[in-house]
Amino acid sequence: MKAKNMYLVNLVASIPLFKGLSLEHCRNLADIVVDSVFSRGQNIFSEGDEGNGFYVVISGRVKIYKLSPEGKEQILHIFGSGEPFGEVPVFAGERFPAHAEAIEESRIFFFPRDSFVELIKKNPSLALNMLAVLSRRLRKFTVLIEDLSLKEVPSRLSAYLLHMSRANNKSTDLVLDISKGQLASILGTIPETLSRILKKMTKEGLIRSEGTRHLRILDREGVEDLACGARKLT
Amino acid sequence: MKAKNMYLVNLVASIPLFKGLSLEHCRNLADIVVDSVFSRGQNIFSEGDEGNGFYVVISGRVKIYKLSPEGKEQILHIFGSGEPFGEVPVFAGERFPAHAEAIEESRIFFFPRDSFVELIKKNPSLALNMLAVLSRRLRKFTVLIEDLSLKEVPSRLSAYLLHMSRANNKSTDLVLDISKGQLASILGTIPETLSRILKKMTKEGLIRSEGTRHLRILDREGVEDLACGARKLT
DNA sequence: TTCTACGCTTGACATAGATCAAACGTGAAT
DNA sequence: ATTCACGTTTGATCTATGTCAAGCGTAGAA
Repeated sequence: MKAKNMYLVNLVASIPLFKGLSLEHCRNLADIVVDSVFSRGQNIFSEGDEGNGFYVVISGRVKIYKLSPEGKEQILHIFGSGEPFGEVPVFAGERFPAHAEAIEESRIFFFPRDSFVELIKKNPSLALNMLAVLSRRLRKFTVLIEDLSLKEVPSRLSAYLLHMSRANNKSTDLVLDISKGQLASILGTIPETLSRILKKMTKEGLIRSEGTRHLRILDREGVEDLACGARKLT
Repeated sequence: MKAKNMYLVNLVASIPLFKGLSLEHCRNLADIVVDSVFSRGQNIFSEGDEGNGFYVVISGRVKIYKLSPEGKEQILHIFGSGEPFGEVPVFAGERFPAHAEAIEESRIFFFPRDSFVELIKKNPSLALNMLAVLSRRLRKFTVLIEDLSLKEVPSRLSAYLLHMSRANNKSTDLVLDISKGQLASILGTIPETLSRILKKMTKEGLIRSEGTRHLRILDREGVEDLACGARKLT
């Protein structure tokens, strides 16, 4: 029992959001945490559900998304280990503004709202951490809105590829960690359109496809021009 | 001198974000606040500028917007009296993710970052207020992203009109507080498209235009259907 | 190995909405 | 009252992207 607790406390303490929290506070958190595992494709919460707390991904990955009446999906985020999600209702009241689903087997911690708010009241650094999380998310949304409203799909795709490349220390060799269908949904489009654009980019010598989830950037500058709108696909 | 200070303190204390703060803390804030007036059309900050603090609208209105390379504008927010803006860089570091401009003569308070962060560390309720502000903004962005990605312009316009109506205790008589060009930019489109859609809605008996900034909802249910995608304009 | 399912690709087509250009109104300034 | 500028409207046209339908490939199940 004690061993299990210590293990939980360590897991809690390793969450970036809780960086700087005292051991005691981590213990308190570990006491109230709800630890569960979701399988691939399993729903975690739906838009409109009441939010009585928030979640943190311990392992696996979770997508946050919106659905149109006709069933088209727009992915807002994909969160991995250590990232919190579903915090909006904790502070703004009301309900979840989007859906959450595990895209692979995922272990998720749930923290009930009230105890968490108590903790924030006592811990300015926790408050600042949370403010930073929300601010970064706002920044990200700002970019997404800009993309959706002001840019075309080839630009968004190019920006995404460059982003991937940067995350992989600028390697020109990219491995997609999601399906192309999901990528389409992140970019705010549909698989058919994505496929066509990838084909055009290949034809123009910008990239080369090397297997279903593997591609190589051949002309980085060209892709950059595409990303910023300085170049167009013919 | 003292009178002027007291006047400032009262203004500061009346900002919703600072609700619940002690008089002393409001005094501290009043000591560090920078009070300025921007004229209609004047830039407050630009995307990419360094953010060393955040702002609050005291009077007037401010638009936060993004610009495409070709000059198309997407309005993210329009803020009025009492509303804070430009907080993202305070907590997430880095720079402003968008532009801010006064759309009418506006009085703006500026609060430097460091003193404000100090204050947050001492005031859990201020932290919670700020968390609520950011959370509400995230929720709003979620809706905007959904609209831009998953809905068509007539739906967004209808939703906007219903929202206006709700804000006006469900009156069917609406007065736009912004130009149609600005409204187009809020909806993520251009004046021409907005004009055409307004015309169609008029032709279908959903609304009637009564002067340039005044319109009436004739068929509320029809507009609601349009907003949720259950009906289409022919 | 063969079968099956699902993700991906491709083609033909439809359409919402952007662009370009021009005319129109209206309100503010002279 | 007249002028001017700017917001708005309108029409003609263009294009990016969505829709529908069919075919393809591959990975995993049987």
